[in-house]
Amino acid sequence: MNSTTPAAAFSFSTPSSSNHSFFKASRDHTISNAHEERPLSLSARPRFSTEFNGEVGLAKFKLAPPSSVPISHSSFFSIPGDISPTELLGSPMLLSSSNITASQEAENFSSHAFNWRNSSINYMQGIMEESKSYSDISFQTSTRPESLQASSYLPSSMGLVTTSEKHAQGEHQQLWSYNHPTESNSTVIPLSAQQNNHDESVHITTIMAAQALNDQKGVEDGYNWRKYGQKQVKGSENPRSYYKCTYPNCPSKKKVEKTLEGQITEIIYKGKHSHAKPKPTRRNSSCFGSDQTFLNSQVLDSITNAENSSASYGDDDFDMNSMMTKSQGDGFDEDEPDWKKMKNDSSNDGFSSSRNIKTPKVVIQTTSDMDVLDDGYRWRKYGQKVVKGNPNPRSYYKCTSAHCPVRKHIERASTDLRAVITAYEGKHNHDAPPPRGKGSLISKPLLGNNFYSFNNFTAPTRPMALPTHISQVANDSFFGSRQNFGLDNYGFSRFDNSVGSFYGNQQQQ
DNA sequence: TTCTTTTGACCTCCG
DNA sequence: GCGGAGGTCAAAAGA
Repeated sequence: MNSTTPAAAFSFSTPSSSNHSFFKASRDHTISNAHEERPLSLSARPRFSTEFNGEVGLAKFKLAPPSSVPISHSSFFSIPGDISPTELLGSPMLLSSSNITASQEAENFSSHAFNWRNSSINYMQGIMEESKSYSDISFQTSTRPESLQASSYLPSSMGLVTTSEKHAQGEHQQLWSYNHPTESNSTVIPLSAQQNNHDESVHITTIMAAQALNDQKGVEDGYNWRKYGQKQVKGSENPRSYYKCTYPNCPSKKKVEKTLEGQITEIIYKGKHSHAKPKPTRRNSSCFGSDQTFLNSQVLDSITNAENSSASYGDDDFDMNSMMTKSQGDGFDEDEPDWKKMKNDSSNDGFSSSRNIKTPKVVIQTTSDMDVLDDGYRWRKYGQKVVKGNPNPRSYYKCTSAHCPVRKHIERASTDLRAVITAYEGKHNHDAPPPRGKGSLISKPLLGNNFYSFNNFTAPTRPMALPTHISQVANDSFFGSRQNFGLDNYGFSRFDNSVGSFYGNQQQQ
């Protein structure tokens, strides 16, 4: 892996620049999903979000004006909170997923590191190319790293994670190949030998941070989709929409689940596209006010087509029990046992015990703007440790509100100190406290602060979701060995030096 | 006029 | 065989 210049990575995702301009552009467009428009919630602060239309290409691209949609300050990319975000960031497996053993996960995570800096460069190159000619948009992604590089294009305003399944029949080892007709290269990814014997469909679950991606049709993934149904799924308050690819005879479908606020919580792709992704047109590009939109498309493409899916980080793949067992004696402070409380007594969060249990939510924030770390709540640091794969210590915080079970941990990406990874677990059982004085950032409109939450994501304001299944890999990264913990309670290390003041003002009471 | 979305009804699967 | 749940159809409405 090449050494990186911290400043290089994620330079594209500063909320103060790209996000803002993107959003600004978005306001010039209209939203057509009237049924999903809802009064703007002002519970905490102004929130803004960008939206991506599931329709292909840019022509159908639609953007949501901030006033008509539930807005949120961040976009998320869901991954299991127990997985080291750092490793995810540096792993091609970032966007993949399912049917893989823990050991395989570990192997993948450790061996498939990829260079964010290069990716970032590619990203910028893509931007420049796009600027020159929309008709010639081309991301230099190729061979296996293709999807990975694409993932590196994750725009600041979006995030997602996928768990995919390649159902193969009678094959123990398969190669999934996505040959993009418009590109010279293809993604050929070996799948885990562990396969389900269902069908040939590609089953990709994409959990997106709804905030940035709540849209009318799903996610801007470069393909054209036609909605053909919507159902209220039992056990979930979120309606599920059904989409078919509009390309003739294309079997690809997707299901998009959104919250009542219209935020996308899950996207499940089924079936592989039998055609090339439609090329964006000039007309499309005109609506493609932001590079990010196209990038989102690229990212999604890499996800929905690159089912290198090996690791599934869904609920079923994690064992909270093991996690909890391992977490014992990790060296957290006196509050540490609360993790166990959260597991053993879901009632203490004020929510029904029948609530679906989820894994911790991880939000990867790829921005240099520390402001975006603020989520409107107040936090108290209760632990810190260095996790494998990242020399930067991970700070652990808990919400200071009484009886609030929410925790989060923060760390800087090893490849770019400006990239901050934040993981949330649980849901606040209270409203965000009012802004405090001059130093508070709460009142700031947080425009697409680039959160990438990983799997089973629960946004800070979403229903409580506790992990039930945590993988072994997760254990190692999230609750590493005592030796690795390196906890220096309340002490700020390298990471803290850069953000300590921020947290000192914003999160510690 | 065309395309998309909505939505109630119907179909299929599974326990 | 029954019933529930998820998935799909298709007519109507909307953009």
